[in-house]
Amino acid sequence: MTVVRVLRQPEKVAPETHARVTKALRDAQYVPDLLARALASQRTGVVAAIVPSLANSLIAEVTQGMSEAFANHQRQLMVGVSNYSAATEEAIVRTFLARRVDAIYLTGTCQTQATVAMLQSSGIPVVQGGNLPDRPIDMAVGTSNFASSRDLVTGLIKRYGTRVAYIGGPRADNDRMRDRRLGFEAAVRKSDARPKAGWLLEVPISMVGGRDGARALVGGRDRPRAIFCGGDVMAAGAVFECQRQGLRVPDDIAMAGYDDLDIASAMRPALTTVRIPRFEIGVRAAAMIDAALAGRRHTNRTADMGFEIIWRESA
Amino acid sequence: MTVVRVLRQPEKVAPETHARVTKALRDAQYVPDLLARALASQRTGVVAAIVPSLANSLIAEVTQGMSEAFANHQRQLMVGVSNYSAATEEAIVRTFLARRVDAIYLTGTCQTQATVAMLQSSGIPVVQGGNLPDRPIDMAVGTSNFASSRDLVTGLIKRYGTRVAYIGGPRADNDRMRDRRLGFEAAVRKSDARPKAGWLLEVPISMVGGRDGARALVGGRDRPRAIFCGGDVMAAGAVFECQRQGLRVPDDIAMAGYDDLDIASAMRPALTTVRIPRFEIGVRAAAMIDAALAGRRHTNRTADMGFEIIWRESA
DNA sequence: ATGATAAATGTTAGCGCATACATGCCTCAT
DNA sequence: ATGAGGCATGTATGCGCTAACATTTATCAT
Repeated sequence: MTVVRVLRQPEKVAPETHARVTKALRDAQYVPDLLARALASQRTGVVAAIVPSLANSLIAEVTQGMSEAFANHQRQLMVGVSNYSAATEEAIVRTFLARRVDAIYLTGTCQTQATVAMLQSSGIPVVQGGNLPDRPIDMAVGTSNFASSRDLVTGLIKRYGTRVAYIGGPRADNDRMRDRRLGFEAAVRKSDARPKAGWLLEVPISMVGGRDGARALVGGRDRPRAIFCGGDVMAAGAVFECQRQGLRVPDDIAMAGYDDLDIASAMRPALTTVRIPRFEIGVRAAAMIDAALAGRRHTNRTADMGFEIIWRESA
Repeated sequence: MTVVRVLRQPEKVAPETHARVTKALRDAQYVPDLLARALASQRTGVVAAIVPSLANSLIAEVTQGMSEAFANHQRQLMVGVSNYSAATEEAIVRTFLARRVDAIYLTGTCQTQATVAMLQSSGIPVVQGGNLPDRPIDMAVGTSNFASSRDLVTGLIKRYGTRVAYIGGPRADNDRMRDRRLGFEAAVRKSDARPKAGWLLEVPISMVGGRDGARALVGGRDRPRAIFCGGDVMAAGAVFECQRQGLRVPDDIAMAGYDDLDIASAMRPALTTVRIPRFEIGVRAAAMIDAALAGRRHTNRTADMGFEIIWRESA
């Protein structure tokens, strides 16, 4: 018990004893067993983050923000990858709960009913990040993918007219992509036009996806004047493909992306895009979890972190 | 005890009892406590992977490979991020060992002495991935960053002469970057030239880093004929900067990268680069760990996964 | 010297599971 | 009827720690 006290409340132990214990611990190469500690204390010190992909640098940076914010608080981040599947996410949530994580961060707001039920009955803090849900499971932090996309596309239409097309990733189990497309459609309708059927494309979230999307759109005679892509990676692929076909961006065809990744400002032409405070979202999510675990539950359970539309060369 | 058996050796329990127990379990919403299970069985089912960064898509894909390979084996991957610091890595290894992970995957071969000592005395399987160490801590899987870089640069010199420059990331605590640069230098020396002092640049591993590196190299009168970048991200940034300055790639200046990321084949001009079987490295690492945990320790503790040089438009 | 109080140290039980071992029950040849 | 042998089920213990409580020792006013 004196050893325990040296480890956890060193001020309560006599200095001479403290020194003796510390030495013995070092001599024995003692490493505390965090499993046993967790079992006894009912606290693991582990927070789970479930992300759709590790290859997505937007999400990677959110995770990075959480990870750094937790480092100060002696918490460890455990990452699960759902591959953009709500069913996989459900399985991951189940094993994370079995591991008794202290809190869970989820990317997006597309959870299965079973997932929601498990999380609610678990009683641990839950943060949904990236988008703003109507009714959060517990807490949420993000930005409106709908409003930001709508505003950007409204700007595109003002500059280039209503001949705009959309290339985005799969919407199944992905509320961010769903809302970006909805934002696009809303902007088009607001300008009294109708989204053209063949001009709403769903491709894999990758440069190849963007390339193929652009190829389908600009190949024929009737090509759009501007394309909004639901991600910079796809936008970059689309720009490269247009260039390959001899089209000038933005003179022949304007292009815009979403996320403001490094490539957006680095490439030529630099991409018009939406910047969301991704690192800050991670930090804020961590802060919300810390507060909840400390017993301080804010009344404001949803944090809108805002967005910024950045006009560059491509539009 | 019957309940335990239903969970772990269902064939040993009478069918009728099995049904009754299963129903009770479901009614009670039983979730096994993996912590307690781990404490009692001395196996957590968790494998740790320590990576320098989540933003690096090469490493992300290695991790993805491991993650998928483990999913079949009921193992969970716990990711730690070291930020390219061996000291941080040491701290992470310490807490992972305290959490009694079953095995550890390390990116690269630059570990502190203390890290090596901890890992060796822990007795758990360790895999170093990405590069080929002279003497692995335990096991290793990867490809020779030195040989691949040397071969690529040798090809560059054959095509464009010895006026070649190098842009790479920080070498501190990063053996992959160190070896890529050493490979470059070896190729130059082999052609009886000397690496020019100002033509060996160290920049952040990012498009901005590549851009700044290119800016420094091509600004003056005396510019290299070809640049080898220790990563596609830097190479892309460098290409964009050259284009911005009105230089044609590869006619005015040739460029090559490393990693064969998506952007390498997508961008214009497509990048000449080195492809390493990243996903397969992850899968192989997982297989080695599985084998070790099953008691099968291969005599061949190091797996060279090879590489491929891909000549594209940029060189 | 004495008891009250505080500071330092010790004792006990239990977290939820796995492991080794023990017991009960049934079948069947004798 | 009997006991061997296999199948089904039960009991005891401990993994390494924490939390509540208990005890000993030092300090000090009276």
